Amino acid sequence: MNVKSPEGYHLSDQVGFNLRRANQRHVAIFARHIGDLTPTQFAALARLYEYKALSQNRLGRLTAMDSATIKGVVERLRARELVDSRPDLNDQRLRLVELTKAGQALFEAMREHALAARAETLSPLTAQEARQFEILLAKLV
Amino acid sequence: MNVKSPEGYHLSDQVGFNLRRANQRHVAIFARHIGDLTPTQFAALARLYEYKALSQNRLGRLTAMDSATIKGVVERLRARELVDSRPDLNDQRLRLVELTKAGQALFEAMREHALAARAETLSPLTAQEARQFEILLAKLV
DNA sequence: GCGAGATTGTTTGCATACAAGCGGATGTTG
DNA sequence: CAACATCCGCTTGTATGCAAACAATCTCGC
Repeated sequence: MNVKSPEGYHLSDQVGFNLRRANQRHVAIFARHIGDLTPTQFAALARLYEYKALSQNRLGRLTAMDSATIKGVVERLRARELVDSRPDLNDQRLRLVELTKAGQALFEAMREHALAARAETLSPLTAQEARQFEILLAKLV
Repeated sequence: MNVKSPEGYHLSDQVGFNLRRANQRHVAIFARHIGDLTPTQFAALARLYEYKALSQNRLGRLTAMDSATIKGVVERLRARELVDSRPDLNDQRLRLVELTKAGQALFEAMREHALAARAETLSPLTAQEARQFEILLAKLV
């Protein structure tokens, strides 16, 4: 209970441990609702749906993935032909990533399932608690 | 803002996305405070400190890691001689994992740094907000 | 126009994470 | 006690996630 008690280091009271577990739980819920897309893959599709075309690095920043991670995500989405990429004519360092028609359609079809997953994740909380939690969580990112 | 608006799927409003980012931030803070132990490795040491000896699977359950993950964690701790493992004489399926003296000493030395990391993670919140956040988070695990 | 510094995309190496499946040990139950 | 289910530790395969280093490219000050 009291994290400052002499003998007491209680792992279950540690924010980090509970953040990790809450995230694990959410990923599992998400997987049940949206079988064939991981949360990170879905996040990339969401950003591309919103911004049309993005360089790979910028997409990574908008989805909180570093360049090594986003590369793998784009690679897998590309292998499934959900996104496409082409060189930027104005800046030869960049590769612009875009949704394909199939990618757009899949995102639109999955959007409501993602919202259902979000609802289930928050289901242990009352509506007011959930609002409060989201406000506090937003301050921690 | 409104996640139900017709065009609006706003990634930044999604609990899952923010849980993931909050967790990323915590891991980074933890790494600055405790350079040479990851949060999961530290969690394993904390549980072994609390329970003395545990089978590998039970340690995994207590630290929220599946058997494949906990195996790797124990392996790395073992390579650094922070833990030791031996067969259970009463149940030949089990391997009991225990802290070495070095492991105990390291955990004791790092405990306060872990608490400092926790404090920094919560530092964007007031004391009351932090309490509230921990209560709500505990309901989501 | 040119050179210092920054940015992009890439690779490698390491550390979680989970699913699925394996052989061996143990428990349970008819 | 024998069939059956369960549990343990392990392996493989896939997917994040970060650090560090790299070549190619761009920008900006001078």
